Amino acid sequence: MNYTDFKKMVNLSRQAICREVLAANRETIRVKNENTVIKNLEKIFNATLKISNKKGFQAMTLRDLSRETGLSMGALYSYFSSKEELLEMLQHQRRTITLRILEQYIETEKDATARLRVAIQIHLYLSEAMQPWFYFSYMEAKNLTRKERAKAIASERYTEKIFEDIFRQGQIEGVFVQRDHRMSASVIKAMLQDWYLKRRKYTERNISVDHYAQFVLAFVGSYYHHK
Amino acid sequence: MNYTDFKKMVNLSRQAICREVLAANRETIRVKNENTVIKNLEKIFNATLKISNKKGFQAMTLRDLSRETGLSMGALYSYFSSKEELLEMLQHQRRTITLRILEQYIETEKDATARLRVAIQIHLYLSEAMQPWFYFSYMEAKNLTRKERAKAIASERYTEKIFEDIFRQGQIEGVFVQRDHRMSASVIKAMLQDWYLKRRKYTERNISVDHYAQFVLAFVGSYYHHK
DNA sequence: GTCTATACACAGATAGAC
DNA sequence: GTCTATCTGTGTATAGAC
Repeated sequence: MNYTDFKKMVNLSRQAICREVLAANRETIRVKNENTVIKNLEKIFNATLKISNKKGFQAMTLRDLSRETGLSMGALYSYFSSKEELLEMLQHQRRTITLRILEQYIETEKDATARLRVAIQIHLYLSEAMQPWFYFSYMEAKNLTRKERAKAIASERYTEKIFEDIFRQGQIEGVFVQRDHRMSASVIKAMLQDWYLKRRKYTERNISVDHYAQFVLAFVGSYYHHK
Repeated sequence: MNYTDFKKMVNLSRQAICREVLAANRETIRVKNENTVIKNLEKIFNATLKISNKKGFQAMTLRDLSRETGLSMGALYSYFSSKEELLEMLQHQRRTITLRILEQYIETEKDATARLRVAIQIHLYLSEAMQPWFYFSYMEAKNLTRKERAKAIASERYTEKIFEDIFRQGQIEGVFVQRDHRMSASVIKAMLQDWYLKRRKYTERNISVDHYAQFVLAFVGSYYHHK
């Protein structure tokens, strides 16, 4: 599987994402017509990610958002009850999708070597397909409330543990050597995050997501097969 | 050399840093008495880093800063002429110190293997000694003006190139195998940055900076000596 | 050098017309 | 559903007393 295949298999269109958000927030969204909601949520999310990823969520004013979406301030408040709620919607949605897709794909492979490959690939593919969401999640995590931030950290820890478990499994299988698996998982996460945090750099250098995935896999592989 | 040695050799005390900042900004700082300036700059920087690293520079108000430093708003403006200038002072100082120390130490070693070790160590030691500065630099880079942001990117690129050059040199020496050195440099940077971006995580896990340095070196080493 | 008091712009949020 | 108009709090920055 490569990135093109992934995109065909998984529907991560803006519309599909908005539909999920609508389902999760039916109470707080005051507008009834579903098509209207989807259409405007799409505008709101695109604009929020665009502006926030340029100058920060805090620095984005609702007047900025109003201008970019073409909706009035009044209209915006039909879709969320506070600026903070808008932040939480984006954060929550990003986490939910990541978790679902990651688990779904890793489940399809059974042995450690294949799982490691898939885990690295899918994580990168996801963050490629939803780059603005991932960047936003990372950079704006500190603006979350105590409770929401705890969820974000738990989610981070969870995906890290996926890698840790794969290494442990591989050692039992005898295909990976003994290492500090938790440390390995930690630095791998750092490499995976770099992909969406420094997106512009990799674009400039013409590095595709598949190339990056292959590189990371080879890098980690050499550490885990070495001697 | 370990981190303890490094700290003894390099004076990165808050006072020493403030003295450098003063020298670089003598025109814009209206207060004449040098001791007063040092004392208050120290308060201002500590407070700015503390508050900004918790909730973001944009979200930190000058009233927050006034409360935390114990200085009035009026007094604060004797040390910088705008909030933006305060941001630039911090960014500029962090870059200047990094560059100087990094070059100084790498220069002491001549062969690639030793240089790689030193480059990784010193980068980590620096970011350990000045963690709030590094975290701040990374997270608030987007708030910089066009021109200042360009400098930040150039500085990033420069330190990345240091690693690239070491790998290339090592390949010529015959101690490192052929790899995509630029990609390697890129992911190493990601690992080094993780140290100060996720500082809390590593503290909780009782990972020392020396242990982290050793891990990264072994990780990269296995890739570059493999086969 | 540092303070208090204040100017003035603009932020988030809501009410009520259409 | 969406708009315009407006409320109220708070932001950066400065003036002038001490």
